[in-house]
Amino acid sequence: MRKVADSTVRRLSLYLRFLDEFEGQGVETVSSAALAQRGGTTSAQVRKDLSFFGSFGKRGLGYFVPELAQRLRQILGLGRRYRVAMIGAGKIGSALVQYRGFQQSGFDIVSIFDVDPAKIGTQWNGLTVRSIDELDRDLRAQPVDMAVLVTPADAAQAVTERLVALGVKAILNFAPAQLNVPDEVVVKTVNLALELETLSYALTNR
Amino acid sequence: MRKVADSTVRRLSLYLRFLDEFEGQGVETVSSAALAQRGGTTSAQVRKDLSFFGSFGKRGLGYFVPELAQRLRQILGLGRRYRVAMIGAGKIGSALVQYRGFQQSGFDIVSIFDVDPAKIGTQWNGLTVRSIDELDRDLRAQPVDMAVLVTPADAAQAVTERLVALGVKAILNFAPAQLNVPDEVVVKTVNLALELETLSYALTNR
DNA sequence: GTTTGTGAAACGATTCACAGCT
DNA sequence: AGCTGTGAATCGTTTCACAAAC
Repeated sequence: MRKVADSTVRRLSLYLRFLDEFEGQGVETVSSAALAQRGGTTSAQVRKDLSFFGSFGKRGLGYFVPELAQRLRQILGLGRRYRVAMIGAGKIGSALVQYRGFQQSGFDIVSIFDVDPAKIGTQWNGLTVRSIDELDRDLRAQPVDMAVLVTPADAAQAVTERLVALGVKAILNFAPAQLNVPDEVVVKTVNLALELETLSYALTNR
Repeated sequence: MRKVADSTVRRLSLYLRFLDEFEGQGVETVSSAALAQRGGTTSAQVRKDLSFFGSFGKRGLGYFVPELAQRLRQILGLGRRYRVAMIGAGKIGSALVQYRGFQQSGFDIVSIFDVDPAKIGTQWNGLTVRSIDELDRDLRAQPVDMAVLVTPADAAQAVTERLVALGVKAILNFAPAQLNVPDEVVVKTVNLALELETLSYALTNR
């Protein structure tokens, strides 16, 4: 598959959300213009985004909502569920474990690890926090598809290397650190303080 | 000020972090190449990013670490602290209130609001959760610079309109909803499930 | 008549490459 | 000699505009 821009993939995720909404409202077909309006973009952008993957619409009519939703799920790899390990049982970790949006999109958090003896053994949303020492054993017995990293910055790289060695191929990183991984592993870093800083910049420069 | 790309602003935030690190290590000067390596970009990119705002380096030498850090803080509007209201005392809200990265970057969460009577009046990290009914009164008495929105999607737009009416000019939105705001208000939406979906896409298409 | 799908054009961001300063 | 600052070139993304399909 030819390289598709990250911005395109993100928009496809959005379109899928809107399609689910439309489907819930019983809407049967949708035009690129309608999707565009809902997503704050243009109809040409919507059509171009979809055109990377095929032609799913009917001229003069638009797209069949359930069909396009199905196609997008396929494209995004959301036709299955994913097993996710949470590394770090701090504040953010605790919130994410209970965040329903993950489950709704097909991501099941199946284990939590921490270094803190005070946390190990406690119950989090039905899961027992495991010692990070058990990471290798646990993940070998019950492999995961992805990891969510919510450790302090200085621990992030070391844990990442263990995860990579265990075959984890995708990491969502909340630690404010740059992770070095081999090419076959995909990392997405979310830096919450940085998001506020872009707001601060916008407030300042006007 | 001429329009600067969002990607540029985000990199500036990163550079500032690295400069703080370098400063902590007693490093006095840094080249664009060194900053680039730390940030996973190129030296030309670093110099171009900075050039939008002035010329801060010395040819043949590089940049003075404390001076450049100071300049970046100024550019990003981080020479002051910001008062932030948290709207929604759910899981994510609770995590963010305690997230130290916000404070470290100059963002102080000074109030929390929720609709749930069971939560109103409880203490969160030293703050009392207030009823959303008190939003107008509270924010008029103690204005804030920004709001972090962590409500359910269907409540987001209504709260946003109240915040805008109260003069809030920047909103960090975690609700999976598109917010409509006037031009003078800046919104940054973070959609956590969507980040996992980009990973799912990357895993699927290889 | 309406709306898609898509080359072509326009725009924007990144990289190159080098003159100019220290 | 080393490194910045920047115009020019390149690369990638978005927008335009229209022929083709229904």
